[in-house]
Amino acid sequence: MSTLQTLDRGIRALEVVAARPSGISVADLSAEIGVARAIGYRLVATLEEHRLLMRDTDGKLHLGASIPALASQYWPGLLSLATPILQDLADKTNATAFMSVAEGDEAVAVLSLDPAVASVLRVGYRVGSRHPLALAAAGIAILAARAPSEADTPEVVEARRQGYCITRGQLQAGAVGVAAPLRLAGTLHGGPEASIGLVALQDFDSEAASDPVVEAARKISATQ
Amino acid sequence: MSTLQTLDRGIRALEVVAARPSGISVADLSAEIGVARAIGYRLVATLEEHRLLMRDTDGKLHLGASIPALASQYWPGLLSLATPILQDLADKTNATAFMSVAEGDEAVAVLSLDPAVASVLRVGYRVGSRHPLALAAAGIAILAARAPSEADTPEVVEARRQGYCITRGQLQAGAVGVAAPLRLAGTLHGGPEASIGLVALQDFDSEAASDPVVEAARKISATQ
DNA sequence: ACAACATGTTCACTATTAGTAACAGATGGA
DNA sequence: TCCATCTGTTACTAATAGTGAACATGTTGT
Repeated sequence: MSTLQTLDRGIRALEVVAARPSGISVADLSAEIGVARAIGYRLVATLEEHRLLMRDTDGKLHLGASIPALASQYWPGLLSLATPILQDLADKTNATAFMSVAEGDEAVAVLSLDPAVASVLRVGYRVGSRHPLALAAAGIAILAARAPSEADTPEVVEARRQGYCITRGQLQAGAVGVAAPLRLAGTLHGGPEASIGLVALQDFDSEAASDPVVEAARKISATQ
Repeated sequence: MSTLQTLDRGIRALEVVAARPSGISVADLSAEIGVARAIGYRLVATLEEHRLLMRDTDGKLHLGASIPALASQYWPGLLSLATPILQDLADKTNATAFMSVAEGDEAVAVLSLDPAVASVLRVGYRVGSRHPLALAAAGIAILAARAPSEADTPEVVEARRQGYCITRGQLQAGAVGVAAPLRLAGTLHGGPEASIGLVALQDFDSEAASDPVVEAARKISATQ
């Protein structure tokens, strides 16, 4: 299964630009992905044509407006449907609300919303971050939605019984997570395995939060 | 200014997959972008490696989890900062709230949020849709934030005076739009020209909505 | 079981792209 | 002002990628 050098470099260019909040010049970008400057210009010209990249007034590169446009088509309707519900969940519990999906044996965060009224300290959950399915609440909730298996850990069995999962300090010391699985496959055509939940500092009353999380998961699953 | 065929085709592959909510096979994708099937497989393999594409249980292609991850880095913090404020604006006015940015002489929608409590009829504003800056509220608000110019239309002058802009039926008969400019350039390092606003059906009291829109724009601009 | 079809890989030849170096024009500091 | 540095572009050969067909290997329906 071979891959294409030019396309690979173009994508890496996108990733490098994305990782540079203050923008990057074509020369620096070219150095970063290890190609001659002349090639960097050709990559950038192609990406600009599709509006995946744009330039600021200093000529530095930033992600273009086609990026959010593509993202709005990610499992169509899923993110925009979940946003108001997760925002409400975040506001009511004063914790960060997230949605994760399974990709291979990892859970990936695809949406993360902070409460409108920010508190002083906050655990962020970066969209795009990945961890093994079995490791933390987001992944365990997804495993709990699968058919029972010999390989299930006690945590997965417990999560399946309760309909939600609470973990403490598994991704980050001092943080707690609460998650419940979504049931999307029926309507989202071969759709993704997903979960939603909350992350917060350890003094958070995660038991009390499980009801709103399960309720939000039900709402999202039902609307699909 | 030359562009690269391979990268161009890879991006078009992404766009085609994005436009197919129910997924697409590699063969159909290859036909759609006009390449031999063998090349389609190489394009797809490269995109899958970067998790820009994934396959469902039927083998059909969908956008992968790296797409929302990239989008979360679009003018870092801008979308996630604006989301709770725009969601609140949408809920309180019972209209669709949006954010648009200028790209060249066009305004592009980069965020669109419906009220949590959906009404029967709704005007959607599709993320990624473009229109000339001078045409509708989102673009006129952006023009109003620029230095005054000879070329300004009366609408732009009026919007500059008021601090917001109301248009009726310019994008779509029967729809109204209210928008106010954001002031981001100072802090978002050469940042984008942007506006936020509301779109609704024509019976919407857009005059009454202008205050909350201006207030939301102030909040977003201040937090940057 | 069989035909009809779709997926995924491979092949040999042609078209694109990569790599290198060089060039003109802008910008900026001493 | 002059030199140093950055941007954007171009020319040329070695390396990749594209084409179109062929080939196994499943699936599906009859």
